[in-house]
Amino acid sequence: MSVDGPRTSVFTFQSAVHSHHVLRSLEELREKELLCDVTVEVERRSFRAHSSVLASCSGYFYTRLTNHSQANLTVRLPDEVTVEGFEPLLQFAYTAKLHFTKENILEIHRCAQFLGFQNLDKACFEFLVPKLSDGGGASKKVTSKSKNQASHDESQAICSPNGPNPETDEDCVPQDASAAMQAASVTSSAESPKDCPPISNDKEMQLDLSPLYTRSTSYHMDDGQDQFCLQNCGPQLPSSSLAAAEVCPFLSISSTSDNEKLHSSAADCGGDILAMEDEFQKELAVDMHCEPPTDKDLNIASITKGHFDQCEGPVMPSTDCTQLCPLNSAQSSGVLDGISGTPDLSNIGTEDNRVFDSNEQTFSELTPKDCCTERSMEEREVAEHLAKGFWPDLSSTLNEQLPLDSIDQPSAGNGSDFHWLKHLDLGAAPDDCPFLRDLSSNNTQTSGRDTLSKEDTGDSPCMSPINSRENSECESDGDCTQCSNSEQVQEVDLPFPVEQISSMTRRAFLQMLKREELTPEQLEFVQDVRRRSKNRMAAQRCRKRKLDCIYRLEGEIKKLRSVKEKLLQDHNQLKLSIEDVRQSLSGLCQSLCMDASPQSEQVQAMARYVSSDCPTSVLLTPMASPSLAGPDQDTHGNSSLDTFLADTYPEGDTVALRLPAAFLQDSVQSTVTDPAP
DNA sequence: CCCACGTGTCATTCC
DNA sequence: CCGGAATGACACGTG
Repeated sequence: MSVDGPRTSVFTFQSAVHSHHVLRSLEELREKELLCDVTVEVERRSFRAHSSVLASCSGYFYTRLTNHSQANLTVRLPDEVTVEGFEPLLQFAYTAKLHFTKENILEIHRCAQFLGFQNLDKACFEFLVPKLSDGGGASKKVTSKSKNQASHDESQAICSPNGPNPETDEDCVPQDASAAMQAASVTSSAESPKDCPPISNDKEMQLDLSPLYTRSTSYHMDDGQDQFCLQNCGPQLPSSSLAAAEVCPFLSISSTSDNEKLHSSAADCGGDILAMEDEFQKELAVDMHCEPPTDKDLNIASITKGHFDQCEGPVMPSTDCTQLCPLNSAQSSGVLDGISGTPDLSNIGTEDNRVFDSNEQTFSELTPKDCCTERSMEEREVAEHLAKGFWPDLSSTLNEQLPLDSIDQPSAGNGSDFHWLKHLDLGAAPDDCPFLRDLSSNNTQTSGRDTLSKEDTGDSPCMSPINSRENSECESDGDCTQCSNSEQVQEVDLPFPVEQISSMTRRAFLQMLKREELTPEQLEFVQDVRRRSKNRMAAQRCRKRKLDCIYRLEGEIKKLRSVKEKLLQDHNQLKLSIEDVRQSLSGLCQSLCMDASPQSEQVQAMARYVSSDCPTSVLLTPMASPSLAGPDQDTHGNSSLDTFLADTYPEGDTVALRLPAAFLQDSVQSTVTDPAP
């Protein structure tokens, strides 16, 4: 980009799937032993792998492999590393998924520490080892530290040669082997007794650190679906700036017994998110390249990617949920993209896909007993950790800002977590989006009166303040309906938030009317507001349906056009074939005419017919035209076609002519009527 | 000024 | 019969 030239806008497209794809491809290559340049020997077993992958994941391998330039290096691991511990780690290196059982978790932990495996310790072992081993001396020391502190340390982490630093940035050089050894030595003293009480059957659990490990901007599922959520509210989130649960609704729907706790965090950062929206939109709208990153860039990056504040440009949502959930801001879109990927959450939290196995499942349907009744406490905790582990700071914020009313209302909890969704355009078709469904009704029930001023988006809580004319016009148009509405609200002085009116169920609405003993003016106003609001949303749905219908019909038209195209092509093809046949037949007849006596009127007639446009034809062979081979011909002494054919093509020759049927009739007639020359 | 488009509202119909 | 949803028609603001 020229400095002197006119300022040009630089946009950044960041693939949400690229990193995951690369990792998956590497795994495939490893499975096929393609491009593998290193053999790792563990306990007499050999594992083929890519040195770059190993080096990038493990400080031990980094040191061992970067110091050698020879191809096809063989690395023999010391006895401290076992196959039991190494194999899952190797798998993790290529898949970001760690498969473990309570039996092998300690071994994996030990090997991971020895090898200086990054991205696992804090996110995984600190919690899992003590949980699964019931001893966990090693981790106790660390976990005794407050989560906030730990998080702070992580966020302050710098490249240090002194030890494994799982959360270090990519620019950092992995710790050296001595550090790995040091880590291993620490671990050895920390090994937990294996006689821990059984917590469950040998269920294998899976920790998926894809978003963390690959540092992609997007968590990518195996089925190709993108998820934004995990990095939006991933473990890297600084606790001070953002409460993860606010961005990630899944925390709020945790199917654990801590469900209520999680709600508390929802209130923490809504303001942050919403306040940043404008900036974010501006950022995405145009302009601003990313070099060097501004504070704002970093700020945004911290929202979207956690505190790894590498400037990679504004993160564009990579998936398209907008059809289902039309949004008004790119950020919302991104967030919602994350929501769209919910099915994968089930992978994270538990093997039991019941937690969230369908987009169709609404949050309100999720209750702790839905999914956790058959688990031991430890299992549940582990599952929770796997789900919450991506947001380690969350727990520290729990119970701190939980509004009492949100606890008191069991159903309200679901809604209270989603007031950030108010910035989405729900109007288009709330029913189309499983995540928005049912939100409107719950949402405003929990929003207190104090939220009225801030979140007054008109009488419909589902209306986007961006799209809502009622809101957007208020600033410029004093006569707008919203303003008069607001004035009316002030006039009638309702004892409850006006946005509740439309979101309530009818029963609740009537009960409220009963309870509040409104004046006739208030009553009229409230009913009017409710009616208009409902109708507004209905109109929006109706229009959305119309549009959908139009799109569908357009698609069908396209399809039919292509079918028509194909039929036309076939038609032309057939036409050409017919022409070919006609020409060949014509040539054949001409040759017949040459050979036959010029008196043969049948042949001439045949030639006439061949050259004419007669679509009908019959098969005629010298031996198979009994109608022509009657005694009449012989009686008249005429050279009938049959005789002609028989003469022209002696026995043995196979001649099959496709001649016009009319020709045959004509030929017979002429044979009968015409006098012999 | 005109026009297309988006949106809110009203009236009506349907379920 | 009532309420809610759906929808056509209209009005209005905006670019």
